[in-house]
Amino acid sequence: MNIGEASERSGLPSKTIRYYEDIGLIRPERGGNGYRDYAASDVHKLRFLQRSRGLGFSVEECRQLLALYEDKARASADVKDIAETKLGEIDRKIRELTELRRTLEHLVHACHGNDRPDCPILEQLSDGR
Amino acid sequence: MNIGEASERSGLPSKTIRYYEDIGLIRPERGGNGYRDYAASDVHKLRFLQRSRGLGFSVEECRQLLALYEDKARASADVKDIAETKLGEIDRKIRELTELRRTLEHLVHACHGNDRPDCPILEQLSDGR
DNA sequence: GCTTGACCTTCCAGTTGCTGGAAGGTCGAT
DNA sequence: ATCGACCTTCCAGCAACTGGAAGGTCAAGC
Repeated sequence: MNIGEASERSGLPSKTIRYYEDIGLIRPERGGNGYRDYAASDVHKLRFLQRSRGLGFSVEECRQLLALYEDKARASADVKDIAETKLGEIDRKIRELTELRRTLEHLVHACHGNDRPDCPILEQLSDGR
Repeated sequence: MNIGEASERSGLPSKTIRYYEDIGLIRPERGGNGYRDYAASDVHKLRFLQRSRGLGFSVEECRQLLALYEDKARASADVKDIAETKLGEIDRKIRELTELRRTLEHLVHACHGNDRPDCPILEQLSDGR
């Protein structure tokens, strides 16, 4: 499939997809006309990149995460370490998002219309655990 | 407190804190010597920025989220809409992270050592819902 | 078969969000 | 008074896109 369809299916702009190719994240085939030709597996990777980038992982971290998809990496032992480190990071992000959610919920419901400069709930929550 | 302590307490590099001031996210007082002087509330905001940026929100989105902390904004009605939109985004991010977590867990435990090019679990998960 | 419009290509410049380094001022302790 | 660890501004560079120009390809319609 062409880049336009890959873009639509992955949710990434064509520009970004070409950029990801420049930096070696994905390597689509090329048709006789020079057009990039994306396989279904390429779209999987692109969707994966779209998500993990949106979740605050750097491109280099995404490269590591993506490497876990590749069989060669999957069989390797120290890659398990990377995966477990990433699992830790993901858990932390989930916790932080959950807190952020609670904070926002309080803002919307509990503190709405309250003009006090220092809502103690917010102070506490913005402090983190 | 000086920028160094604010940096330590917020988890943001001093450079980044100065940058956030440049773009108008925080406005610390200045001491007679020209040094920035951060209040506890500034550190709260910085911690908040540190987290939300790390969770994939853009600086502009963080500016909106931060505005929800300010009383003027808190009393406003359409800000409730922004907050609810953000709540939706946060929920989506939590869902995506949870999926990413499952995917990675499968990679580490179920598929470890499996050399098959296309693990059906991965294919399915990378598709998203 | 030729044109039209929607694709695709590369390349280069600009933006966002930092990040590092230079050059110099301030502060507390020895 | 001077040393080291702070702080200041300014300017340059990097990461990760993003937009636009200039031009090639392709399927549809006349």
